[in-house]
Amino acid sequence: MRPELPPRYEPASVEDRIYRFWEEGGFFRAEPAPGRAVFTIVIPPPNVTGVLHMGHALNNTIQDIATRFERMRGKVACWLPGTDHAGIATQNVVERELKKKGLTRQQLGREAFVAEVWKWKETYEARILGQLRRLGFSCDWSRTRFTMDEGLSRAVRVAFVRLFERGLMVRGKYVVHWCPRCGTALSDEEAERRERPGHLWRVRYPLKGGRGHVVVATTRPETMLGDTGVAVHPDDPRYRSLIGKTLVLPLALREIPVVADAAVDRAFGTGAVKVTPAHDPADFAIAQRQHLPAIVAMNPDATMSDAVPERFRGLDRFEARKRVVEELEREGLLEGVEDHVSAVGHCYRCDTIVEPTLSDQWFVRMKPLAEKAIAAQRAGEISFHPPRWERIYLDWLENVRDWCVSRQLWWGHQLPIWYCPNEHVTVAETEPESCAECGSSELTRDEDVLDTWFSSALWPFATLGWPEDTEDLRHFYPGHLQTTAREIIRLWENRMIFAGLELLHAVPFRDMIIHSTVLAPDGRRMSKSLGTGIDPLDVIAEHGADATRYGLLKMSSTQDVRFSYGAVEEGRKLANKLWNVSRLILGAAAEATPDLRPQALEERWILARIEATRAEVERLLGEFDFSHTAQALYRLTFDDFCDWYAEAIKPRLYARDPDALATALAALERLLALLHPIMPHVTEEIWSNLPAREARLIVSPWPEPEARFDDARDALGNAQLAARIYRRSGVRVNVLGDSRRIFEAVVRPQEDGQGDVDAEIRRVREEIARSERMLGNDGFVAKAPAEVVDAERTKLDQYRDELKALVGG
RNA sequence: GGGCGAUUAGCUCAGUUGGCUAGAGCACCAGCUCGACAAGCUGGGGGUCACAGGUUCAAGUCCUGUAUCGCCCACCA
Repeated sequence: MRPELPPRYEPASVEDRIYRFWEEGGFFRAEPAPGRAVFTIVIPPPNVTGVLHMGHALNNTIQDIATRFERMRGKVACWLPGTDHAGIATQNVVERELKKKGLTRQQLGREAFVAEVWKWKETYEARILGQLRRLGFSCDWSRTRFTMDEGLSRAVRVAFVRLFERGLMVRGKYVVHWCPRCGTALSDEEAERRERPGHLWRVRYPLKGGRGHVVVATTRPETMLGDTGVAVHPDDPRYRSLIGKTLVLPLALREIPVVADAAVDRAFGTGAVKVTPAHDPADFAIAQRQHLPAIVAMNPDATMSDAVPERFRGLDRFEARKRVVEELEREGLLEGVEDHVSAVGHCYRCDTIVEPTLSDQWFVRMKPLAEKAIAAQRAGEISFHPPRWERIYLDWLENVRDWCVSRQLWWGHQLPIWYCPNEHVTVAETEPESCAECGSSELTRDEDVLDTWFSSALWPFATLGWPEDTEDLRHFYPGHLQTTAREIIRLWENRMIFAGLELLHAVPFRDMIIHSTVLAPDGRRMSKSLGTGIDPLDVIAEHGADATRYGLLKMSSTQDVRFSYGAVEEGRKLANKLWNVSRLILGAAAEATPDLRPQALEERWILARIEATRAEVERLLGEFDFSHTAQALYRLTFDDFCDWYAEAIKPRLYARDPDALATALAALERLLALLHPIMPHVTEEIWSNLPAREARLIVSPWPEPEARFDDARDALGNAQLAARIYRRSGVRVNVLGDSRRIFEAVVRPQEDGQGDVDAEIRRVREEIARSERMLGNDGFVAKAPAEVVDAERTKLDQYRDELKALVGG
């Protein structure tokens, strides 16, 4: 044994050193080469708002395994890293920081504030990239990008101009989700609906002239101050006579008409809808059709605007709600109130209830883009894993509405739009000299920035140099794999796809893995505010990066999973086990050279097992089944390699049998290669201790199937049979003793433990009987699929052979 | 209102187109200190596969319904 190898695998003393070796050796760099296939993943760029969480760790572990696997299979594997400026999210965290110092962004002014955010970005980007290294990820760091670096920013402007020129980027006045705390518009996807208990008030709107009234139902009474009509269904007999009549809006005392619109649901509420065009998208649509004006009843901060009666002005919307209800009650206009649960939009970044508000914003016209994406998907261009998410994605495309992309924020890509005093719009990639329409040189740039997801949409190609026609773009686009959590499908994945189709006429990747969300051990969401979060760095510090990666894979599946320390500990045990069996082999075989010279049964058997597992791992990784990959490798390492093979060859190792030494080293090499994508550090560290090997498992080839294992089937069958006999044997065999005896015993059972062979014979006979019963069943033979019947016949033959071996041997 | 997923051992989860006596890790029990590893080895106990029907020679697996939990979508104000 090599005294210099410690008896325990200590990740802390190994992982950083190994990582530096990889990075300094340039092994992650992806250089296109003639004749070599390419494999590309662009990292989902983490937000620079903070540090990575468990979801990132799982997501990126999957990407690293895919990257390392493809690299070992000989491809030029490019995993492009980077970070996202995360406009609204980062602006919010920096604002929160300022608030601790008693400052607001308004006090700083735009330029100084943005400078503060850049400082924040530098700090957190460095931390994030450090975390990615700590997990052992093999990113091509020479290609690291940021969504607001120069190249990406130019790509954003070019994309904006192209969409504008194609008529896909338009300015319009619509009701958008407005976050009064962030002070900006949001897209539909950024407003998260949550069911909240509330009330449904029924309010009388008197007819002009004093007789009669219409009762409307509302969940937001304060918005009535912005009502400009009441709508009923044209075929509703209750209200037919009122259509065209005039009502007096209570409190505001404004005259408003009763209009007919087919969008009204006769069955809900009273069948009469108050129309607030400026604060409800459905009402806005009705107002457009019925030519009703819009009155903006609220200010951007959700206080009541000057358009409402003076006594309500400046009141917060919820205070105003109380006051409106009180006054209605006092005037006897409140006909009733009931509890009502409704889905209320919340800002996805600050959780404030959003206020639908009429606003002037820029929109991407989605219909034409969605149509292309739908066509591409119908042609099967992207495979979803698991496939059920494809339906979710297509549903979104089929019901898509225009995408509001302008944000009233400071941190982000400023719109490439300039206005002249005549209100002409000039859209240009670089600052224009003069107005495109009237030639005026007095231009003002639009202050708004773009939705952060706009630059994200361009990430798969802008990171490779688009809009230039670069070498990288030609080699690495389209990419191959995208992995993500399900909530990102609508925010990001969809947008990468339609942007890629529109701007490069190609989808950005072929396979999309939707992986599980990692929950806290108690099943709640991992979140900082709940105190349920687990920091991947803490887990790494305790168990090592390899164990953490293994644990995440093991617990990953297609549904949500609870974080399990058990899975990580399993990974740590696996790393330690591998380390120690390597100590055993390396200690005995220090001078030998790896070389396959299998002679003994256990040697042919372990090589067959490694070969079978290689094929299994290839298949499982091809299906993106990482949990079973981890399980297969655990079995191979623990049960087969350590508990059986290593024990069996111990006597020959101690005796310095050159064939055993050489074969053990060669078998170990193959085992390490299979484990490397999942546990890169420990395998690399062991590899570097192998004789006559440079420390670079990372670029060593994935094991090839070996023709010389043709006889492995027999060896495998025998050994499995032997193992079964052994396990059922009542005879105590000391495994840590002369383990070769075990193999000899199980292979020649008649020499040792004769009674147990009888038990085995009984068992095989039972199996034969069962199989014969099945095959003797006419229904089974007649109705079961032919291959099932054939398989059963094959099994029966195998059992009969086993029996013959047992009885005849 | 619509849709999706889940329910298997004390815990976390596997279980392929229906086909042997439903598995793993952890935990638990018993034994083992032998020159890789006690973070080890060997063996063991533990399950009405949420419930009720149905299809089938055969159901954890397929169908229908029920219950519970979770998630997503939705302009019923």
